Amino acid sequence: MNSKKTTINDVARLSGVSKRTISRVINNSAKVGKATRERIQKIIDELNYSPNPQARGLAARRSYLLGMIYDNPDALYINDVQRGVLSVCRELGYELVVHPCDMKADTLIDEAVNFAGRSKLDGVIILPPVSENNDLAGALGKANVNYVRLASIALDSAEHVVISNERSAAAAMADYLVSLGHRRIGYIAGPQGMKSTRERLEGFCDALEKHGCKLDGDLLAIGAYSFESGIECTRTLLANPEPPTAIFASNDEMAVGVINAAQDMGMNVPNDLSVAGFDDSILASRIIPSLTTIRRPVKQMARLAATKLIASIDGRTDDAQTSILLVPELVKRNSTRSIL
Amino acid sequence: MNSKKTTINDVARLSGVSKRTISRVINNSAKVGKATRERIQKIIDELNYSPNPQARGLAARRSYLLGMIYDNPDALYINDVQRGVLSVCRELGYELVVHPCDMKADTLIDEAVNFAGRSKLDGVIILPPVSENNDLAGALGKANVNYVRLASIALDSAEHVVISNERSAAAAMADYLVSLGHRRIGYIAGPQGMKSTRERLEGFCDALEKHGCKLDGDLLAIGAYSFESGIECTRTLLANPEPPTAIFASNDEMAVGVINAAQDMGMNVPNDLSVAGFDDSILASRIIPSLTTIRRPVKQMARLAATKLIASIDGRTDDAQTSILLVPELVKRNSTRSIL
DNA sequence: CTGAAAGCGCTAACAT
DNA sequence: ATGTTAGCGCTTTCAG
Repeated sequence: MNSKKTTINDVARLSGVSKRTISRVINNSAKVGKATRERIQKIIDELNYSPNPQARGLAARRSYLLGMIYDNPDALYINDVQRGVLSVCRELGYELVVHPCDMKADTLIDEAVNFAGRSKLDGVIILPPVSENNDLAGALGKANVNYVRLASIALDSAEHVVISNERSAAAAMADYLVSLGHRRIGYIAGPQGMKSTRERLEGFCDALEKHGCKLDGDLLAIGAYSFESGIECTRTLLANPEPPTAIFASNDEMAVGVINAAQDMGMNVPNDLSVAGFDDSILASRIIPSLTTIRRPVKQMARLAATKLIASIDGRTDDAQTSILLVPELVKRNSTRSIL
Repeated sequence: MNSKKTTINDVARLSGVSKRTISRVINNSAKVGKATRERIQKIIDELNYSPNPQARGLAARRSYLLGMIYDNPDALYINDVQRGVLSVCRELGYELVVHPCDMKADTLIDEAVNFAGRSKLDGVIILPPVSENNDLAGALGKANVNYVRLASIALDSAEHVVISNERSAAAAMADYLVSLGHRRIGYIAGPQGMKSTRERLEGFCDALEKHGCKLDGDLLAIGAYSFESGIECTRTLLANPEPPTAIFASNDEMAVGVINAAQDMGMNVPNDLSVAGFDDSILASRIIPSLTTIRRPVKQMARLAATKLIASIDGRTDDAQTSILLVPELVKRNSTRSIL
């Protein structure tokens, strides 16, 4: 890069103090006289000096590198999280290293731990659905790597998780559909075993029951969070002798599948069938009709995760343990209508 | 991390040679006896030793870190490029650091150069449309940072660019639409000044002319690669006294806008109007009707870019200069039909 | 083909 | 509040 990068020694020489003091200024150590600090800071600015992260890392056993582990089909979500995390990184002098992975690979855990170790990452942020893997979290913990998981429930201690309450979000959707007059509502769940599947489903059912209308067993279909599974489940649901007037698919991909399938069967959405999704992916606003859905506070979660992670790294335990429950928002669009 | 990580010294001690030799083995230096090398390699494997990247970087002025600079609304594209680049990184022992940015910010160049410098990146990959910024490339070059740009034309020397031929792709679309019997074809271009805008438009026009049907000036609209601009341009285009029978929007976002606008105006796609896009974004396969579009060889481009970049870093100039012209592919779906 | 010694740029005890 | 002295783990002259 620069033929002769300015080093801490240059700064030390020019300011007439030892490098130790410069180091203290760089690292915001408290034990520097205000005057000295300012004088040195000025010289640093003039020289446009910035410390070599590798040397710093080598000496302090720190890399100033955060990792992000994910296997998520939703590119927009990933992208949003990356940007959110980075907004914090930039303030605090970290960089973000990405690690997409294959959730189903049996090397998943080894590779993740190895990733963190080999790159000497200061910590990692894990996105759903990988974040639900407790074995991974355990392995990371054992390997002594800091981590924060993005999740829908408290599947770890406060310092290791950032939660958005999908249960109440699904409940809000139930409330909304009921308010539109729907009573027979089909539900397309995610794959069994996933926490988000359960949170969303239970939130929905509970809310429904509060309105006195239980979810009919015939109206519950198990999907796979994929477009195709949305189509398939819709066929099943609509084949019911007493078909639903609305279908809540527990993610947008499936909801878009519902719309496709319904139109294929000659139905009009929302006139013949109301459809709702979950995610507010890019699809939701582009599909015709635009999709009523739920928007998770992705950027906030990402920022919070990064903030917590760095707090852990710095050993600021109480900051790392703040537990804020973020609440998703209901986005009303054109795929749902009142049948009252 | 590990309370006591094994170091090169451990390996040296156990194998009874000096660290210099271990270092040679690690770095595949030629000057090591075959027997010694194998013996040492075995010990390395047994110890599960991997060199500390920071120490290595500090000593060798290398970080084994690649950066990715982009400001692209298409999350899927970014994600694909990330995965492609990473597939190469993993083979060659690099990690990827991401740097989304604001193309319009006047700090763009400073921040990018700073990003590379501060993190001591070995090189960066720049995605369109940021990649079209020659000032950025110039600044990077001057700062002595290796870079490779993803582009639609040869806007830099071979070692600095990976090209997909969008001109011929647009031509292929023209051929296809003409083959379906369309003669009055509307074209929605990208923003003026962008290379891809020009490549796609010229490719399209040239091909059209080969078929003896020039693009009517009234049927050319200037969009902004956004959904909204697609809608707006469609309104203009369809207000024409002799409206087009097909519209080729030069990206999917706009094409989806076209479909929305057309349906709003009571038209059926593809019965009353054929629509085509460019990108094969996730939208293309989900929208109703599914969108005929063009798929760039994104992963290949990404892999090629990473390969070139690392070749440059390693000083393998000829490898860095291979120039392969990648060709996008036409994806036929349901938004276009024959009017013959 | 291999080894000894001198750093790379920074932080961390331990003084003072 | 500031300076001194060792390293962190690796690569690289330069000898042999």
